Amino acid sequence: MFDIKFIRDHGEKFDAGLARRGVPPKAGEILGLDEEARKYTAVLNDMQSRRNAASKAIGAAKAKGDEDEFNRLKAEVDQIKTQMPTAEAEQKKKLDQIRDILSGLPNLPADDVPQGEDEAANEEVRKWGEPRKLNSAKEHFDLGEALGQMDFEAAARMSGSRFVLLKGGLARLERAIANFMLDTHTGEFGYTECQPPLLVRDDALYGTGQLPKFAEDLFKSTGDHWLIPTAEVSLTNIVREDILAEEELPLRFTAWTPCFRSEAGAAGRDTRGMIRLHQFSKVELVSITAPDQSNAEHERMTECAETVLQKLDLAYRTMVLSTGDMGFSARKTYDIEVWLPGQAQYREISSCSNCGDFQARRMNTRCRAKGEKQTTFVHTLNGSGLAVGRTLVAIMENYQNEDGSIAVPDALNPYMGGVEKIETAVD
RNA sequence: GGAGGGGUGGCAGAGUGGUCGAAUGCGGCGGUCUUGAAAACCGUUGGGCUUCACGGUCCCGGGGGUUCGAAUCCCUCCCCCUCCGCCA
Repeated sequence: MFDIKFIRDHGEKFDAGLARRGVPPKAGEILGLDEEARKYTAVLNDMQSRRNAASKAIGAAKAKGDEDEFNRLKAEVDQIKTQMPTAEAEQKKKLDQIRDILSGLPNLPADDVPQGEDEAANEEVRKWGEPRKLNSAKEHFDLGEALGQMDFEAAARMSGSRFVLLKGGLARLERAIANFMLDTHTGEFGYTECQPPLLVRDDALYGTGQLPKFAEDLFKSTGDHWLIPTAEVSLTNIVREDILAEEELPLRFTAWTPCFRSEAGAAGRDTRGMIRLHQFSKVELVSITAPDQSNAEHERMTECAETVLQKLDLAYRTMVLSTGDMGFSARKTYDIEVWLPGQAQYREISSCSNCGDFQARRMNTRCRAKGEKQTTFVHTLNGSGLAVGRTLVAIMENYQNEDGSIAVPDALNPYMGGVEKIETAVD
């Protein structure tokens, strides 16, 4: 969401930012509506003023028992009141139009975001580790099915496509990965572990930017709730409608939750395996910062996510997304891509975004410096730290042995109860 | 799910339909006193929009209505609390 005052003062800059994201100019239309709305506001203001004055005088007239004056004033108010509904309706119409336009516009990209139409224009920021070269590397679904611990058919029978059933060692590995990530982020990086709601209302999704534009990507309950597509929604909305003390910022939250996505429009993409599912689990990172701290926090958050991959000894590269590949609410995004030997390519495993005050405006979350009266909108950031399912995939493909068993990375040993290798159950 | 009771300024808590944007207390800020602090005392202390300013206007959970006039009456939705029922 944008500040109408910013558009009034910097219409060209606003349109230029939109243009960077392939959105046609909107400032002219918005400011035209704004001007009309303000015109009606002024008219309405004047009518209210006259009505209030007359009403006050009526009280006095009545107290004095001045019947004539009472009736004269009453007629005057009646006259004013016949005109008010049209002005009110017009004003509301214009304001609604402005709100509808604004709520559908994506955040403006930061200046240092590369220009481009899609992921082809993303730029590599850094690279870590050597992509593992394996003889006849298998993909994770072949490995998992051979182990008898990854069952897409059973999942499909109860739930349809894009679901998976993990069993035995792989199910445990998923839990170990999540615990390891949570321990790292809470223990080393100061994030507060949360167990947030998975069902949320419209307002929350509007706050983080999934609504009103992306309803088709979400699952809705039979009631008024939606399943979260990411814990970003729950964790960011913790501070909705709050005024925070600036000294207590940044706030850092993390949570391991399932995420639910309809994957509308992804038909045919990544149909095999665990890369793209309707339900997957993810450890999410969210930071709430003062406005001047968000850029530094963005770098820090990305490093927190990268650290997990380093501890797991998984090769990755970090990309800064181009204007065409960024999400709706982001002003700048880093994607972390892990090397998958089975696919012989880098695949996204984390996405860390600085949303600036875009979500804060939608949630009405502000902060106040000590002793100050003035409040300002906070900045919000979110990142995967990491996608647990895709981390499982990465471990399987990178740690596979020729016999189809999977070695457990050292970092996960404390979480696997002595299991050092995942192999076909022998009974 | 049933029956009741509530949602008011940073917090607590008043408010017969007509100078109520709102008493009072706490907290905050400024001052007096003090070597300094505390205590005490005095003063001050919501926000949005609009205006160069004066001012005007809107906001007492959200939305709608009644009225010349609504924090106050009515409808509706949301949230919280108590009791009952059901339940992981």
